[in-house]
Amino acid sequence: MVRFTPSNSSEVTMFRTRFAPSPTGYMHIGNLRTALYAYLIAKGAGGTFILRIEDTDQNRNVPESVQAIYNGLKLAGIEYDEGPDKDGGYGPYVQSQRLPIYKEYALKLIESGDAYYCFDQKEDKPALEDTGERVQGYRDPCRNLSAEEVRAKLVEGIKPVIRQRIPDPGVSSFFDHVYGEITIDHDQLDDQVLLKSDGFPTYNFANVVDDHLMAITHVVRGQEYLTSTPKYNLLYQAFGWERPEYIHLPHIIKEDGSKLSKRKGDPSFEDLVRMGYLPEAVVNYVALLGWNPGDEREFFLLPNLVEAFDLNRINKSNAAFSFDKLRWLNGEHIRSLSPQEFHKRVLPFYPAGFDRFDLEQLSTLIQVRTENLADIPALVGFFAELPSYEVGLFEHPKSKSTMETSKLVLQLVLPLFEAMEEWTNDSLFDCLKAFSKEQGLKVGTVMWPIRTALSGQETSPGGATELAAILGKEETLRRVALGLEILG
RNA sequence: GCUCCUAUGGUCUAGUGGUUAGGACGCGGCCCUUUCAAGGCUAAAACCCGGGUUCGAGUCCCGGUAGGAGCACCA
Repeated sequence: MVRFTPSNSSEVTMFRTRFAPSPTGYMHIGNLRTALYAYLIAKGAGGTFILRIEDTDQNRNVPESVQAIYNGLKLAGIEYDEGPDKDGGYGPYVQSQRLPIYKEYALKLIESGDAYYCFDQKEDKPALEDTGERVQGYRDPCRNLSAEEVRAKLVEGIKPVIRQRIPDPGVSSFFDHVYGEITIDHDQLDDQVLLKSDGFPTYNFANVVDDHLMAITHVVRGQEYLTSTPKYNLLYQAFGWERPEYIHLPHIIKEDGSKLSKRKGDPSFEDLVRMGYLPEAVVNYVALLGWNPGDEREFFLLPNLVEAFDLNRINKSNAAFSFDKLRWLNGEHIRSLSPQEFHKRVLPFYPAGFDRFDLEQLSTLIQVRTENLADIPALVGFFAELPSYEVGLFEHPKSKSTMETSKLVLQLVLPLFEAMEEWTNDSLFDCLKAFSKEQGLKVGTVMWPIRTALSGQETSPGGATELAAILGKEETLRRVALGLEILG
């Protein structure tokens, strides 16, 4: 992986990055990663991470969704140093509250000639898209209006937009930390709208003004902005501002190559958590989509990511989101939890009516067998109700269990159990082990029919004695007796 | 259509001219074992194609191909 040396990054002392979502109501996986990387880049350098709300599209704002952004970040453990509710002296941090600022700066560009008023209505622009011939390097006729003509239109009361004047001809280059040197011809750049007729800025304008005014040093955003970055650089240049460093990120896609989309039912970050994935596992997984630490570590908690993260190790190509791997990593995170912590987290996932069991004990049993919290009800369901099962279950070659041995074992073990005073896993195990020895049977041959009678399933979280301990003496006896009935 | 970007097993990736191309997920097998997991070991599986440059190319250059992105009074 060849890396270019950035022009002046060594002189950057204070890192300031921002996450600038538009309020759509939930956190995309891609957004989560963008926020995470921006956070890691800032924090890894001891810098500042800022949250800014980009709500300049009046048609797309979803009320309450700013709250969703707060919740999403909180869930991820990503804490911002400055934001709408956390003033750091660079506010306001909500673009709809900065309208006068954009106007002021737009007018500066009008004065300097780097932008111009445009009086066309939206509908006037020919829709050439339909013919397959795309417009590029759009130059509006208003570009050449004289001062008098502009004044006259203004007096008429036509609400203008302000468009950027792209220097024509020309070529622009910039350095991106992920993609390297990018060069684009100005004939590819539109005279884009900077200020809409409703007085709101476009993203194209607001991001530049805000990033500069908020002293953002490293712009972290999706790859989709790569080709419009020269337009922003031209703006920086027109204002005489220093450009930030750029870190454009490749996209996260699906395994079939299509893009993740909420509309097609692909889960958001919050959805994944609801689906039983630990937030820290999702964060860990997403960090690994497009980045690696340079060694073979894969398990990371947020603080470790801060330490390990290096923007020079971000990949250029899109990465497919794999539920298989997320599931595995989720299991890793689950297993890394202390038994107490796991128990706490898992408590809400137990089906109703489970309080009658020793849940703490049950939790230790299932911790190593849980890859997703949502699997728990199915995993433990048999404790509450014994499923109906076929006699055939009692046959198990690997344990050398046959119908005969199973029946024999259950018959002999029943009175043994009845006589037991201490009902614990250890006491039960000792008892059965001694029993198997005295009968000259394999431990497995003894355990299998018991485990089967107790669970009614081919597999279970825990062996015979562990299940018995949780089930309790009475229920164990009942199920063993039932097993004998089934064996006939 | 024009422009920009990308290309190592099915998936995530390591790899900065010389490696038996490494790891992880998933998949198969074995061991361990109180069933299943977990853990350990192990197998199968990859450098998009074609030209160059070079003693030598996954690695550099060019050209294809394939995929992604951009081309809004959306962000």
